[in-house]
Amino acid sequence: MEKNKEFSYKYPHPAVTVDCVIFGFDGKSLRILLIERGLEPFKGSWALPGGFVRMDETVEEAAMRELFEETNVKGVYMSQLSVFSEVDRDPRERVITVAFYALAKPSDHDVIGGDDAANAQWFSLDDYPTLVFDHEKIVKVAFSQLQRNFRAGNVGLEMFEDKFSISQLYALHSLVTQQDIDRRNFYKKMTSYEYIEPTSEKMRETPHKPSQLFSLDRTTYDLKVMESFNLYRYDHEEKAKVPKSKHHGKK
Amino acid sequence: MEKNKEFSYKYPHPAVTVDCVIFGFDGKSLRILLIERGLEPFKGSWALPGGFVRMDETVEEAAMRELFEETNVKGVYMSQLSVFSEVDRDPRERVITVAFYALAKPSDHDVIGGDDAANAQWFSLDDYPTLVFDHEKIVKVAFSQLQRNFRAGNVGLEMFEDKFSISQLYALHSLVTQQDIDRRNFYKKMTSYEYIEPTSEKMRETPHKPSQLFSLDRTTYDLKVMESFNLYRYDHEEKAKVPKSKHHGKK
DNA sequence: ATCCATTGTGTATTTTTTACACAAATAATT
DNA sequence: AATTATTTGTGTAAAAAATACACAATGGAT
Repeated sequence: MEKNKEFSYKYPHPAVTVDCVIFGFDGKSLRILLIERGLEPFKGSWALPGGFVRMDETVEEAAMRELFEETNVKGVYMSQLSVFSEVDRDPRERVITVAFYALAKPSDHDVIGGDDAANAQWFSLDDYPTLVFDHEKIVKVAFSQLQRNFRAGNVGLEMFEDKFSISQLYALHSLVTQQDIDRRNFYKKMTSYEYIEPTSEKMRETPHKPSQLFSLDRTTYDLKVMESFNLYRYDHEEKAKVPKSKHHGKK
Repeated sequence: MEKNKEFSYKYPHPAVTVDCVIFGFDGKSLRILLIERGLEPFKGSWALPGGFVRMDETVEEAAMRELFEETNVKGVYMSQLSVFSEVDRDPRERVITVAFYALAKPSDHDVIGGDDAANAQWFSLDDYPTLVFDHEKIVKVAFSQLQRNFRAGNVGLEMFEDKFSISQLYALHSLVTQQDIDRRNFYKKMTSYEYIEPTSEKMRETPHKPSQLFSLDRTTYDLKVMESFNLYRYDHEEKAKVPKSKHHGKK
């Protein structure tokens, strides 16, 4: 590993990586997407999907590329979480990582371990393997950021590609915020938002009263909500779309 | 500049810098702390204080070190803002920067340009010089983050080292949020917080009714407010203090 | 037909936010 | 010494939002 070193700099440079904390919600519980490392160091151990940033891509592009390469997951709404830069967080060399996080629906994705990942898999957030590096800490910070967002009013709507019931939203909200708010008041609040529109469909084959299905009006939602939570959409192919920032008078 | 290159890596590494957006509030208007570059590239142009991250420090440590070296400002509460990583944002080489922001009281600091900075100075946020690299963009993102925090209820109390009046808070709040809320309701809301305590002092030599001065109970404030806005204190000497993150059940 | 589980509506109470009248305090002015 | 100008601080009422909870409605299961 210590052979032909090719890239030289006058001053020392850290390596820069990205790591992705992808939370999954399947209707019942919260999950987290992990990969089994296929390379040293820590080959065989579980870790967050991620990897080195290339010289010709932004960290956002790196995050979605690595996520796709290692897990086959694409098209989720990712946000920058934080930079983790403890000096000795990686045994190989100085590595600074930019962490991202997102909320996704496991059933929307066909998870396949690939590239540097020997395997990729959803784990319950209450019981997942020990993670390498400082990834446990990153997960904790990510969850507390997610919780903060939810408590401030976000309800993770961007994760629903298709129709959803208010009960599903309620279950997700309860799991994330760990608050016990009234189901009926939550229902009324959600249905009062103009960007949550009822469809003509109902949930089927339930052993009780079927729930009304709703869909998200992206136009209204993107405008009113996403910007306030700093959510960005990273689609696989296209370039990252960034909501226009409100300007402040200058010059 | 292209002479003895000493640090070699098998794969290319980007350089990593930090940049600090320090907003100042002097009671009347919002300011921003800038430095005049003393070195190429863009020698003589204005820029955000910042510089390269060393191999033996975290990005937080780098941010406070560079801020101190270049402007003599220390002991402000900084938050990570975002990573800016456009491939061509620096003409020299690939440079990824981690931006921080803070709110400070200009009169608390003796601003002195030093180190790589030929000069350091507060500018009005409505009229500051053209900045190099993508620093204008960073400032815009920082201000919109500050605004978001203020609209969500933060009032920037951490910037007041000593006593303050509610009118000062109101002026700051109005400037940042650009919302026109009722002064008297704001007053009552502020005084209702247990961490804003009246002192026995009043403001002196005012040409009208002198205002009651208040002080901040850091213990209560840190507990209840700072964590929810992800604010971290970086004192000059001591190591960064990070509020304990709320845990989520695991394993 | 009755039961069970959950969805959806209605309504009353409490809390928070917003609006605005006005008294109090001080320096400057007359 | 009284008056004015200006800003601070208190009171109070109306509007809006959040909370609490009763109960009818709708399906499958028994």
